[in-house]
Amino acid sequence: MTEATAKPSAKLKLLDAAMSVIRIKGFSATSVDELCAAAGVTKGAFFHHFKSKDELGVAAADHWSETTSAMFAKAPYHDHADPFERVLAYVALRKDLLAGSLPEFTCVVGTMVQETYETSPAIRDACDRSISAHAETLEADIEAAMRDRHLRPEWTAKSLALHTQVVLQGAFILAKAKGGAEIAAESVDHLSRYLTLLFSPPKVERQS
Amino acid sequence: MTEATAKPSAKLKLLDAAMSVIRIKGFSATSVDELCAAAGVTKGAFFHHFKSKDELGVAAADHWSETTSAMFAKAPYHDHADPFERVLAYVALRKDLLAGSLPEFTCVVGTMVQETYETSPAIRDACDRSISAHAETLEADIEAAMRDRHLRPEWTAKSLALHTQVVLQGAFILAKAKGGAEIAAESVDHLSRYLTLLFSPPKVERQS
DNA sequence: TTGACTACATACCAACCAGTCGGTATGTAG
DNA sequence: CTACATACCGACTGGTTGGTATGTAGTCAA
Repeated sequence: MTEATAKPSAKLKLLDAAMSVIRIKGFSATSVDELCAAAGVTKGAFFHHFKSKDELGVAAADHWSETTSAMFAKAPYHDHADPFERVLAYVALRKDLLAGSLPEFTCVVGTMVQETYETSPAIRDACDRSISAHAETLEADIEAAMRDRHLRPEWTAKSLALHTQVVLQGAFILAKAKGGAEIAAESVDHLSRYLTLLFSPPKVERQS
Repeated sequence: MTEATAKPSAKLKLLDAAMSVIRIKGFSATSVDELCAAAGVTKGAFFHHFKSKDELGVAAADHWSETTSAMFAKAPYHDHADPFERVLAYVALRKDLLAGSLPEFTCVVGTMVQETYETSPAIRDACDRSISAHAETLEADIEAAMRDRHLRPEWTAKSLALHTQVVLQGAFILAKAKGGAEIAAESVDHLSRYLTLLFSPPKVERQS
């Protein structure tokens, strides 16, 4: 099912175009014609590969999952021996990614799910899958870090992993509102500080 | 400029309708006709009060600012004598508000700015004003809490106030993706925990 | 009474929308 | 060479879109 990168098929060109156009204009405001123009293909090609605009939305979310998970899988933050260092380095990477323009660093599925969560269950599910699957890759490191530091907190690794995604998604919204990523970066700093406080208690009594 | 609440004018009915319809379908997917139908008025009334759909978007963001600021202004969390307690109680209130349905507790301006930040500067600015003005009401309490606890941290009251809004906006997105507010609530718990860690250091050396 | 004004309603339009359809070009298996 | 599949094209359609032009009922002041 994976496409050969040599010959860019119409389907791939449409999905790549969707990544950028949806992040600029949102899903609803992006017309099929516009998508075809951006991809350099015709409407016939569009409806040959996708039964409907909604089906492209689902495919776009899946495509986003694949490209981003591949990118994060080969990122160097995994190289740290200490699992907590891996988590911190992941957050640092997310902060670094806030450079560049807004349509470049914001999230396709975060944008799409806002517009479609009530009107298109298929797209919403695809967006949920994308976010949750990415969070699960963090969950493993967080769990390892918890074991490593002998933490038995009231929160779970899963909720903390999802919290990192909450902060990032929220940071994107504030960045869009402000027209720049400065406070988004500061918010990621707050997240980093929170993690450090959780995993490096300055000196606290151990219960049990 | 403030409307009398006695007689629901077409303008007010349109703005109230916008609050709910936009949160359900998003701004782009909400048509003027639909808005008029929801408000029980005709298109003539719409374009009498708003020059364009974009202008309604701006008015909707302003309307959102007014209604929410009025609601938070009379909320009981201000009654705490301790400023940090006020901040914590605010966050607790935001968590309580996560009950109810998604279109009820999510944010109009957070939804709108995602779709319009690149295509409508006027709406984006109105959304920014709404979020930033609300954050500023928190900033005062945070600053007071910082003085109260003699904190001289590397972060600013402003960035922390905005961070609370980042977490809330992100929580809304995750809630939409998941179809429920459970992890949104857990994320607000993480925010609460972060604030507690920042303002109640278990025992740390004082510099200077 | 009149005239100006506000607050709507009705009727309408051109552009645009998602989706369809008949057709072509290029395989590929037998 | 036949039979059929896949990939793609672009004109077309019926309905929807944001927006306009015009009408009218009520209000207030002179």
